[in-house]
Amino acid sequence: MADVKSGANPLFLREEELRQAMELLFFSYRDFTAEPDQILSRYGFGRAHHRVIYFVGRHPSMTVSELLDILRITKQSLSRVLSQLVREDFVEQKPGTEDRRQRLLKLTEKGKKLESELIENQRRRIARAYRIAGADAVAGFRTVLYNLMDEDGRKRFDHVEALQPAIARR
Amino acid sequence: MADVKSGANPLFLREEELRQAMELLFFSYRDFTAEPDQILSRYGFGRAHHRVIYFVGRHPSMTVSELLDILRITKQSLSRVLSQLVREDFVEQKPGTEDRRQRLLKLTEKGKKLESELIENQRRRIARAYRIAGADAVAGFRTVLYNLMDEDGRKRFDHVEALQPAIARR
DNA sequence: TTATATATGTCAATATGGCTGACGTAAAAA
DNA sequence: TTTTTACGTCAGCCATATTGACATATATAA
Repeated sequence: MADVKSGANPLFLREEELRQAMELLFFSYRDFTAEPDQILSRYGFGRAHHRVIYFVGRHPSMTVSELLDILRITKQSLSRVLSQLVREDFVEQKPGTEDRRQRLLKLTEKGKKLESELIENQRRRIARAYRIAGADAVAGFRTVLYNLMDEDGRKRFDHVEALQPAIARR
Repeated sequence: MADVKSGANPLFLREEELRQAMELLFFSYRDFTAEPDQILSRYGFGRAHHRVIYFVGRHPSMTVSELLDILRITKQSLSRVLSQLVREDFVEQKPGTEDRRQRLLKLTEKGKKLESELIENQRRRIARAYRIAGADAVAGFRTVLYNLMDEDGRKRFDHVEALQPAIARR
């Protein structure tokens, strides 16, 4: 437990490297979400609403259960947030054509507008970081985050060749 | 707003690049915190307790106001979590020697044990991702996260030469 | 056709972790 | 001596998560 300086063993990291990674993740994630949070509060929304708007915007006509899978919350938790977004006309639901039990989710125009407002902010932040860091750094950023995820989450990026292990290894 | 494909302008990102960055951050952060959350729940603690344990472990003898600065929450919010940790003997407080109004915070042996348990988990995850991604990728990961932070947060890493802009730019 | 499983919604109760505002105490600093 | 600072606490509010139970419509299997 105290033997953390064994640089020879690649499964162990020096204490400083480990702490640095943890803190970079913590502080950058905190700052990354701070501005959207502020915008959302003007609408009386929270981060939960942001996540719904983001993923529905990303995958129009997605079903409620697909959304639940991504967010990993209970349907009761989602329900409050989602029905609020529907009630206030940011998201619309319509029955699936194949399976009429499903409620396919889409952003309304109003919803798309809020989505853009939220995304523009983060776009600027990411663009800035990418520009300063450079293309090689960006590739490394992607590769490390990809491998930080669970097996399960990595599947989500299967279509992105540059993130695949074979390529990441060399 | 629709003109997101202007690859010439480095301040804009293609929609896919942007979405990818946002999702990598979202999913990797989610998975990164999932396991510690589970360990914590066995103790009746949440992520807030984790943050306190982490930063007190990192900076022994830190004061309450330093901790408040880092966490960016109110003292009332911290109080509930911190006093619980003190009551259950994970953190100890003792008056500052210079300024006796301060309560210097330290982990007890019990607190250090929980800290290790939580950290070992994340250490393995980071070590694994670093090993698969390789040294260059790790450098890029750090540089991008560093530049995603606010000016303010970047100061926290002032002592880390490899993260400084002059070097990051080339 | 009937029975079962699935997709979704909703009611109720509970917990965590944020917040604001107000007030108190001890100690440092002016 | 007065004011400021570091810290704590009480009370109440809000957002977001949880579990469990139950309801409805529809799809699918027996």
